[in-house]
Amino acid sequence: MSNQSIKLSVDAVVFGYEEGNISVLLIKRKYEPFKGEWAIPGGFVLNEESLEEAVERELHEETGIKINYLEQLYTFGKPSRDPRGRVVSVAYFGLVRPNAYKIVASTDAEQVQWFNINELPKLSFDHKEILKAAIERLQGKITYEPIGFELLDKKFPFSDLEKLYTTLLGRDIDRRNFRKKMVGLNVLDELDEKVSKGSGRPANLFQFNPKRYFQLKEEGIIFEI
Amino acid sequence: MSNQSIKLSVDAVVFGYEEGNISVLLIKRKYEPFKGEWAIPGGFVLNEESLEEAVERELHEETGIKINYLEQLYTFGKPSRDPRGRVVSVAYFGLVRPNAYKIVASTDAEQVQWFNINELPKLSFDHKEILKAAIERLQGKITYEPIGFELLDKKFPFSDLEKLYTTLLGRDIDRRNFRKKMVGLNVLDELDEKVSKGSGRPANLFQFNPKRYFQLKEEGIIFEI
DNA sequence: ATACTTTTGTGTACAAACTACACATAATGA
DNA sequence: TCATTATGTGTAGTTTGTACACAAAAGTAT
Repeated sequence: MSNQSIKLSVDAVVFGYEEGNISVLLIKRKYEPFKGEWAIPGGFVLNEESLEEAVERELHEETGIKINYLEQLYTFGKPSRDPRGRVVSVAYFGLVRPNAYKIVASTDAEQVQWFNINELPKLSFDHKEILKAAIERLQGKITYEPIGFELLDKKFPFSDLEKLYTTLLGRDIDRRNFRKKMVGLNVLDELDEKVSKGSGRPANLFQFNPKRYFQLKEEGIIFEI
Repeated sequence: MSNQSIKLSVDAVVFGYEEGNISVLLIKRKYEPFKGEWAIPGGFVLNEESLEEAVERELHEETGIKINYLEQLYTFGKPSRDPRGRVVSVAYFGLVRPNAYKIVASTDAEQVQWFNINELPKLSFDHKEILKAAIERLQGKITYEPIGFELLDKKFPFSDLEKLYTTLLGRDIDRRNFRKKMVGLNVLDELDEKVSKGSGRPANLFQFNPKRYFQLKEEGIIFEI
């Protein structure tokens, strides 16, 4: 079909986490269509760049963010999803650490902002649907792949990890059992560092060990919470 | 980017299963590039059709097959993956029942054939990579979603199900434990019909009950083998 | 028709994993 | 120094997983 007139774009649902809040990064659109409304960052793919390059470029252009983990989510292709004509969008799913939270609006974005996933504004295009898919993926995947660590600082107290899981899974977790299981997976290094936030006993810091994780994965040992 | 010149195609990895063999449906290409070589069925998306419609149309045109289960697999977008220029392909993953095994080559396909997944020919484009992703998805997904039934006749003896799992997972399964667990999931109806294939005690037929499955899923009970 | 072969169908004992649960420790702040 | 807050740890009971063998119902060969 040499008369095909379909445009290809990428969109990125980027999640961040801080103190019990899971947030998603949205931009306020500077141009039509949906000018002034909130949307997932993204844009058209250039002829010579890969899809991942396109996502990273658009994210950097529009939000200034430094992404930490990126994977393809799903491709949305309903003929009516963009009022400008046929646009198929490959959606990605990204995670950033709290210390990379700084954001700067530019190019197509009038404004960039973190939104708690429970307090979302109205979204442009079919972005509500995309976001829903991304949230489901995040909630599902956190139980069988070690992606939760990508939302925390490199060194973190155990309680942070626990709170992240309770928040994402939406239910309480037994502290002792969770720790027992997580430590039993053998992918965390306990450091000789402590951190104290306010009152209470200082917590030991932990660090995810990706090398050990991939080694265990090779041996067929699976991460599962 | 109004000067974007990217073409969009769909490809479908279709699996079939019969008597301990997992097969994939391939076509021999009638035209360049890769004329005369084997490839996954697929083709360009029309301007007004959805991606799923495109897959089903191409599959029907090229192979005549009636697909039974279809889900999106992954989108492949490396700039160099097609010698004709930039072509991004949304790959799908399909399953057919043994009684829909009949295939007929036409349009772009000089020939259509089932290949055992362990005896694959050289493949065009990046189709080897796509197939690899599809096989991994099938093997992974069969343990936590009831898609195995889509590869069997509607009514099947328990031994067929067991053999499918041993084949897909590539390891032996304890017959009693497997049956206990599968029956315990409560998504199989035991019918009052028996079937006898050659010598041996006749087997009772079972049937997957999708309604019950979705009901249980709603209640948070998960399928897991 | 009888014995042999083939495939289906079923229960139990032991091991491993999961779940529920409470109190000491180390810090801060009044 | 006493109250408050958060971290760190073990055990008993329950549930789930695993290993394993023999009877039942059909076909096949003599």
